[in-house]
Amino acid sequence: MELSPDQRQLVDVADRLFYERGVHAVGMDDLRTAAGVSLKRLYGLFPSKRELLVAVLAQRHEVWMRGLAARVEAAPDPRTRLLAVYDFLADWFAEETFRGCSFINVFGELGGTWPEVVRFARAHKDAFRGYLAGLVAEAGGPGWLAPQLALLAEGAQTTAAISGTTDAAGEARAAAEIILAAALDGR
Amino acid sequence: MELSPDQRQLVDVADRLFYERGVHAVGMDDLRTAAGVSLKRLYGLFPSKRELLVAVLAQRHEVWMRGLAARVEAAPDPRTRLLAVYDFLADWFAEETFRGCSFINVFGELGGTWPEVVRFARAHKDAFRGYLAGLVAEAGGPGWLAPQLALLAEGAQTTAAISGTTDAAGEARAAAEIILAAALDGR
DNA sequence: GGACAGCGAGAACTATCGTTCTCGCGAGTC
DNA sequence: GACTCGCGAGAACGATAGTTCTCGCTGTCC
Repeated sequence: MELSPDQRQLVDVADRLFYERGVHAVGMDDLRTAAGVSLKRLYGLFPSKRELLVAVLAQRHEVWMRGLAARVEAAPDPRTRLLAVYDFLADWFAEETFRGCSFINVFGELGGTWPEVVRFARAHKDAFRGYLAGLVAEAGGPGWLAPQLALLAEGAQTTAAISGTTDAAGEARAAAEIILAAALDGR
Repeated sequence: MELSPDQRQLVDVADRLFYERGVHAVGMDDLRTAAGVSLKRLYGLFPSKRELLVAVLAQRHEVWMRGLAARVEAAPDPRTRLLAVYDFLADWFAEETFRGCSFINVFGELGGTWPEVVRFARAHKDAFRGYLAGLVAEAGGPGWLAPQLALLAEGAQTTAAISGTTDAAGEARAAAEIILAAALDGR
C-alpha cells in the first residue's frame, strides 16, 4: 500500500512509540502529541489504531528487509554474504533504541488475541527465511542450512533484546561459521 | 516466595490466561471468573495485578527449569544431555497451548514500560544459559559452546511460536549436533 | 438465641482508552 | 465584507480497566 507523506510521517512516529513502549501502552493522544497533528487529522490518515499498526508493521518489514539486503549485498562472495546477516544484526543491536524484533514483540503482546498480528509476524519471518534460502542457494548449500542459520539470527535477536547486550550477534556469527563450514566444506 | 494453596491455584489460572491472551488482555474479572473466587478474595491473595504477574513469572520459571532438568537428566551421557534440551523443546512446542516463551512474550508486551519484567526475563534467560554452561562443562566443552547452543534454543522458541509448527526443534537439534561435533570432537 | 466476624457477589469509583463531536477561528471566493 | 468550508483544539462519549466498597448471608462463640 502506498502512503502519503503525512501518513508516512505518522507511521514513523507510531513505529517509534510502539516499539519503545509496546502497542497498548501508547494512546492515540500520545501519538497526536508526538506527531503534532490533531486527533481529527490522525483519524483522517488512518481509520483506527489497528490500521495504523498494520501500516507500521508493513513499513518496518520493508525497511528491515532493505537494510538487511543492503548489508548483505555489500559482501563479495556468497559465504561472506551469509555471514553479513549477523553483522547487520550486530549494528542493529548496538543502536541506542534497540528493543528486539518488533514482530516478536507484537506477537507476544497481541498474538493471542489478534490473528492479523500473527499473520504479519509469520509473513515477516517467512520472508527472512526465504531470503536466507536464496543466499544459501547462491552459496550452493543444502536445503537444511537456511533454517538453521535463521534460528541463530532469531535467537540472537531475543537474546540481545532481553540481555541488553550485543554479544549475541558475535556468538551467532561464530556458530554460523561452524555450521557453514560443515555445510559447504563437506564434513 | 512460598505460596499458599489458594495463591498457587490462582497463579495457575492467571498463568494460563496471561499466556493465552497476553497480560493486558486479561482483566481481573476474567481471572475472578476463571478462578471461581470473589474479587475481594483475589485481592486478598495478591495485592495487585502486578504482584500476581510477578508470582506467575516466578512459578513459570521454576516449572520450566524443572521440566527441562527432568528431560535432560534422563539422558545417559553429557553429549546426549545437551541434545535432550532440544527434545524438551520439541515436546513443549507440540503442546496444544504452546504460544512461545512467556518471558519473551511478556518482555515484548511490558518490557518497554515495566523494568521489573525485564529483570525477570533476563534472570530467566541467564539461568537457562547458566544451566547449559553446566552441561557443557560436564561434557568438557569450551566456554563459547553454551551461548551458541542457547541461541539455537531461543531461536527455536520464537520460530515455533510464530510459525505455529514444531519444525524448529528438530532444526535446532540438528544445528546443535554440528556445533557439538566441532566443539567436542575437535575440528 | 443473638451479636458479630468473615466472606461472596457485584455495584461503585476513578482513570484511561479509542473514537466521535462540537466549537470557533482563518482562509478563500464572489 | 459576508459566506462558506476546512481544520485544529479539545470536550464528550461509551467502554473497560484496576481497585475498593456495600450489602447481605452464614456460621460461630458466649
